[in-house]
Amino acid sequence: MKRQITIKDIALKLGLSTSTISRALKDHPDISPKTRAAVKELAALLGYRPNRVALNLRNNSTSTIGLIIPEIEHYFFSAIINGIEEVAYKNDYSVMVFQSNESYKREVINTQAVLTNRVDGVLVSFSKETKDFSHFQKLIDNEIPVVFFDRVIDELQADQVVADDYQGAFLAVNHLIEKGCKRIAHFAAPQHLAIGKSRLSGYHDALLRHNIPFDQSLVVLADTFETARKAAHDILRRPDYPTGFFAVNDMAAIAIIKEAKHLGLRVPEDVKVVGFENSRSAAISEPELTTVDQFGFELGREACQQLLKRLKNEEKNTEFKPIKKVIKTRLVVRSST
Amino acid sequence: MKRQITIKDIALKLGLSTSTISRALKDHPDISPKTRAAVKELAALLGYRPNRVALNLRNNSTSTIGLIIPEIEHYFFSAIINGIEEVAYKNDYSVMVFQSNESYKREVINTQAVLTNRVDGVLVSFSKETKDFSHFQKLIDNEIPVVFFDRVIDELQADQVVADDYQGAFLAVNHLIEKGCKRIAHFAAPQHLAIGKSRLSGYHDALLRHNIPFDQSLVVLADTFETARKAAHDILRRPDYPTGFFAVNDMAAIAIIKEAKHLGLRVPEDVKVVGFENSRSAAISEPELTTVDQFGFELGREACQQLLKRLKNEEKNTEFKPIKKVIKTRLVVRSST
DNA sequence: GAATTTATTTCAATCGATTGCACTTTAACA
DNA sequence: TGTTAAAGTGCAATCGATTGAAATAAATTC
Repeated sequence: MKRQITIKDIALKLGLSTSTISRALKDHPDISPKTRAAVKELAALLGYRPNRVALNLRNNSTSTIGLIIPEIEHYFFSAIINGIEEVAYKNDYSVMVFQSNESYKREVINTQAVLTNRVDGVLVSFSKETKDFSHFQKLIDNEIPVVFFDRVIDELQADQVVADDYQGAFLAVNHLIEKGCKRIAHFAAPQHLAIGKSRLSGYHDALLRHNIPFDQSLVVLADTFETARKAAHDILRRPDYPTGFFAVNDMAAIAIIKEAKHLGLRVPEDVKVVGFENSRSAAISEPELTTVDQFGFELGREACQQLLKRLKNEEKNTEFKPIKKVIKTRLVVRSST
Repeated sequence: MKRQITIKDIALKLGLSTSTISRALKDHPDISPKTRAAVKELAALLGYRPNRVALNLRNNSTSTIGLIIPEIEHYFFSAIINGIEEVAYKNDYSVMVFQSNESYKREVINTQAVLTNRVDGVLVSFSKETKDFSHFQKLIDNEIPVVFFDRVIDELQADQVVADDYQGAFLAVNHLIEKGCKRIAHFAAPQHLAIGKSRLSGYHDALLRHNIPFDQSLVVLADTFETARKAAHDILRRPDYPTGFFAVNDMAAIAIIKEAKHLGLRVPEDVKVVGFENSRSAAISEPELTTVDQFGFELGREACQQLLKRLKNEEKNTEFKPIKKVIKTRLVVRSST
């Protein structure tokens, strides 16, 4: 890489000191108009751009945000990244992306990487495997602002931004009931994840609200296409198979539809299905999937905005009070119900 | 943010100089075993981690790669990012992501941002809007290694990593012909993009190979769901509508299927469709979409590897010879043909 | 015991930009 | 013609880590 032009180069050519150049470039009132003009002209001519790395060192800040995320290759997360990048861009921050691949071990390494890279703040959605959170606690102990999104945990003293999972689940199941379903199954996410718990709880409460008894045998752990397809196969071959399905995400929901059709059942006539996410696939599936929109883009934006707010208020040493932001969800009714 | 432990802190507590600490930590032979042990112990105790920013400044390198990409929220690109991050991670590089949102203006700003952030190298897939490439030329003039992927241009003296678009298109159209299609339409990407040109050319040559005349009226510019749906509507209502469709990407292909079904045509009996990408949606569509897998993950990996190779060979001042790497594609036959 | 190695450790400069303070002009005033 | 204020620049330290060269301490040799 070519040596970049520095303030020193300009100083040398103009026979001035580096201090003068520095001040001239930032319109310091001490510098005479003549000098200022000369400096600016030469700087432009040489294509000078301040070395951010040097500034980072001096200011002890990098204008960079670290993002730790399970997997980029997932519609919901890429929508979130999109929202994050949008806000970062508008505020002149850069985003460093670290992918955990749903691996706890790699996530721990990621937290070290953000520390090493001296990012100003970190946005985190942790992996499914993660049950110990001390690596995040270390970030917090280092007083690096951290905002958790989507996958969150209350034990950590940190801000959270989440979709209203409970509300979304409630809406979804309520909708199924209104459409006439009496027996409704839930394909759930692991219960150590807040999203798993909240969506189950929304499902549970919607049933009770309509005096439908909660049946544990209708709750299955299945949050991927493959596991859901298998589970759907089993459950749909029971004589008393459920006629309504609420899946924790769109891929699981689509797997249910596929399997139902495969078994000769009609959707939505025989079986109704609701997903969660409103991914691109939801609109493609046949029939098109009724689903809960969790506004990934907005969620990413909010998370980033919350982090930036913390970064700006860093000096103020008032007591830290974690903020939990909940993004309302919305039921998108399509032809699968 | 809390002040991080520095080498100075350790030096002070141990009554040694910073040079000694520095050398002790990196097992320099000059340092006595006693001192070395003491230093390492205290460093571990205090949780010392070297300040990467300071090192960056000194070494004039950041171990960071800049990634400029049209839109993250697109299966193909997120797969590529995944591959890039994978290779970067294994080589202790970090990835800074800049999204152009298919906007030329923003892309120009992005190139400035990677310069400012002093990344060691840049990976680029440019926006659809981009027709002037001087902002990339500026990167190259600054001798920052740049590797273009997917959307590339030959005018720039830079490495390229692309899918074998010509081969993929040829395979796809050949397949349609073998399945009995006589009239085959092509939904194309803008022709100023190499992918647009190559895929059209593969389509063209496959037709000629089977002595089917090329018919310009069967080539439509439509590379998004909406435009493709509209175009499909028009073309399928012609009395002599084509029975085979080769779309430049999966979303366009799926739009064709949707529209065909909407018009009462059966897929694949009346109309056969092939896409390009092998996105997640391809497996979800009904019928499942025959498509060309362009191995986004591998493409990202190769692009990153090529960039890292350049970064390692930077000293060697041999003449620069751009390398073009072509990733073979593969036809994935499903039930839409 | 003096001279000479050898083993340790420190000094000081460097990377690029910033900034409080000191210094030199020049202008203004009495 | 001093005296003083104002304007414009430069000096030097700083951020954290590294490293060639110099300096000190300890060990060895004659």
